[in-house]
Amino acid sequence: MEPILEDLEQAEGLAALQSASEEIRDHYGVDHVVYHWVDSAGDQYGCGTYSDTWRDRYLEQNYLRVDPVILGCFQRFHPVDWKRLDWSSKPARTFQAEAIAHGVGNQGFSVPIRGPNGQFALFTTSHSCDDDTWATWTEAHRRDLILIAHTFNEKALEFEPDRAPEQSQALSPREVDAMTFLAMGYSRAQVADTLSISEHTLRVYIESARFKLGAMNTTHAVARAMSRGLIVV
Amino acid sequence: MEPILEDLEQAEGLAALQSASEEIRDHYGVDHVVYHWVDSAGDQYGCGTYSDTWRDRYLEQNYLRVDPVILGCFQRFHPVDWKRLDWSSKPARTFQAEAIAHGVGNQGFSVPIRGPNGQFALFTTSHSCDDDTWATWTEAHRRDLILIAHTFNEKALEFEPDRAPEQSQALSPREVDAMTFLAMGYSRAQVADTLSISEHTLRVYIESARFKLGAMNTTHAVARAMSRGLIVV
DNA sequence: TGCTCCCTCGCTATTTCTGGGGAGGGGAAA
DNA sequence: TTTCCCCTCCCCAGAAATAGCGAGGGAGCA
Repeated sequence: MEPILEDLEQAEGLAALQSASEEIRDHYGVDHVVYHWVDSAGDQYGCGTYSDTWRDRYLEQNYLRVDPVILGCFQRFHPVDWKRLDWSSKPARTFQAEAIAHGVGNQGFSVPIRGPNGQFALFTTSHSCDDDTWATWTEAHRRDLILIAHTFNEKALEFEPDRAPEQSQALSPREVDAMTFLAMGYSRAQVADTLSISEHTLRVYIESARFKLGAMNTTHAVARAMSRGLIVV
Repeated sequence: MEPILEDLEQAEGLAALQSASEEIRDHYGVDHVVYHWVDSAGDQYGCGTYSDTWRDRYLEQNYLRVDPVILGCFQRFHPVDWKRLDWSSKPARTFQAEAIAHGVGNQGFSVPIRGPNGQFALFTTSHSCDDDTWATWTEAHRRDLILIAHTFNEKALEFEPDRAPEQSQALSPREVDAMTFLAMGYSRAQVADTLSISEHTLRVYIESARFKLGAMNTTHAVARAMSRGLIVV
């Protein structure tokens, strides 16, 4: 495990991630290893050992919205065996049949990963074998897979600096208070009351925060403060 | 490392997490080990080895809004050494001085952790020593700490299902559009124009999104949609 | 001593948002 | 086939936010 993870940690560029996934597949002797970044907007980026035809088919059919692996992992924190997901719906079943026909294993294990700004990605290993063999294998390598997933995402974020929230002037404590309570749904009057200041004073904070954040209105200011990590809600 | 992580994996109940953090502290010989869950409402839950007085002071002063560790980790994916955070603002400085006076080490290393529906938590180790010693230690145990952080969060989610942010009904595509443009600072008229629908129709979307998200007003709805990862801005 | 930034408070007018109704067509699932 | 949700459009009145002026005290810095 150690040298595999170190190779990954030293990868430079997206191409290196691709070859790292092949290396990991060979090291563990599984059929497939895939890192899949899912943007909430629906955009996707991935690297791994699935066939091109399957990947194209997946994108073309927008299976993102159907894939029980995506849907299941999105609501979980812990890594999950594919057997524990809900494959009962009809679209899920046709998806599953097609996936297996394209060489995706009948067994799978996926680690959900989340980054700042709602980033979401999956690290998946899949294989063809019986349930017991797979259970033993995943149990043995569970920790490795979590660390590999983490490293993959770290690298992916590193190579895509667009995601980094732009720096902006820091907010004063009172401005942070104001933005925070507004994000919690309080009206101006309620916020002013909570902070024990006049509504006029509060307005000055909101306006100065809006100015600092380059925001057009209160909602925009709160959204920017959140996505830049200036407030925690 | 192995037995420590296994103890943690077998912990049952919150009290066990508390004693696990003490065990981890002793095992690694650091001053403090803390797991800190930052709830979306601003409520917090944590367990760890900080003194009660410091914890109470932290809550009472609402240092959550000022703590550079929280704010810094919130924008990052990778674990972070406290030295690399921004301690320059005045509130941050006074916070830092007070933290050290309360026995929090001058060195620290925090792992951000994110779960479904915008859940966010931190796993922190802190210590008093010089920079080189700390750099060597964190480098040596970085992977362990990531796995411990992951396991802590898994356990916390398991034991406190109530705290897990309720997964809200999914938003319809139009509702997502509306929330997204509002988060970008557009007024209702602008959003309606952009989506080529009447402002009245737009309002229906905003209201249904607000209802689904349990939000009191537009700003609240946008904030919730963001923190639950339903929209990305 | 100026300078800047933070915190606090005031008024008025205008624009925008919110809450209360209602209506019809389309698609997917049960 | 019925039911449910999604998309689209409409009116009106009251509540809330925004824009434009203003003021002064305090802390920290060159």
